[in-house]
Amino acid sequence: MTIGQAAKASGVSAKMIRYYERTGLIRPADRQASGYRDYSAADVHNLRFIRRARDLGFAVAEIGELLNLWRDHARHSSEVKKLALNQIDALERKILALQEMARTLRTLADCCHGDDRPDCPIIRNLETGLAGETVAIQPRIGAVEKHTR
Amino acid sequence: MTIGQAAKASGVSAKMIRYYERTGLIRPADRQASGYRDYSAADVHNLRFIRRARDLGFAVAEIGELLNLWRDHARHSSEVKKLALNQIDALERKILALQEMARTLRTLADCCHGDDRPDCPIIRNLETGLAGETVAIQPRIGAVEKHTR
DNA sequence: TCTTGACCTTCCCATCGTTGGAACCTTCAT
DNA sequence: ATGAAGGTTCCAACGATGGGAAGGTCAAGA
Repeated sequence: MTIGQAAKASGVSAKMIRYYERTGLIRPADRQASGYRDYSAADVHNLRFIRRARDLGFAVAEIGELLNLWRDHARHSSEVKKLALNQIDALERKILALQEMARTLRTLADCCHGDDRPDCPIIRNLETGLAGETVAIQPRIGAVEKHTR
Repeated sequence: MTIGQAAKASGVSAKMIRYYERTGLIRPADRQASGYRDYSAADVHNLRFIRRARDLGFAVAEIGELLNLWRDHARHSSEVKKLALNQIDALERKILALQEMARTLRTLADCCHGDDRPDCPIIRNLETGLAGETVAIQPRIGAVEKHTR
């Protein structure tokens, strides 16, 4: 099975499959005589695992740990659970930060006439840091770190 | 005022001030005879504006638009409001995606004994895409795009 | 005056996950 | 045989930020 077929079957793009191989997340695929990578159903299964973990917001490095635990039949479920709880924690911190942003913006937007007058509480807040009863934004605490997908 | 002082006063790091200048978000700072960048109180005001907009989750490109509206005294508040509402929308989509991730993980973690047995619903879900009554993860829809801070 | 340390300058590199493209090779169908 | 489709490698970019090297500048103290 070629990389394109594996990509379609797993939901991971061919580009990303090569990337995962290059970075060591998955081991180098077998090669056909032509040099084309050759994937088995098990490989696709692996890729789907990765894809699902990405969809749950796990970083690639964390997925490496999950893959090890997956392959380790003597693993303790507590180890997996710990990773999951950490991930939930990280997600919730990001959610809170985003909610705080949205809440503040919503307040500002609600105060804004939104007409053709130039006066605008949103701009005023950005300008001065104050506008109506809007709460000041926390500096860097709980900043939303880089997160993809 | 040097870049370090402007950084301290605005909350934007010196690195980022240079970056904003390089990418055209702010215009090149005046220079002292030494070659040092020289900032005025108005510049710091500008930087604080940027900083606050970043704290609200605006992308740098969007902040460019905001800055134009800020400087345009004939602006319509409706234009600013539109940007704000778009931003709220984007934030809320990200929040929903993250909540969906967290919810799924929480369900899985709740099903997991978390003891020293190898059996683990979290792994099982990643493996098969199914585990208990867990809802399947939506493919790419509303995927959380890259977002910093 | 000389030194020292703090600050400035530019430039390059790394992050993280992902995509795009160029240049080239293989496979398959017409 | 020819062309399309899809494989290969390598290089670059995205966005926002930080790290660090190599070198210039400034102010304070000996």
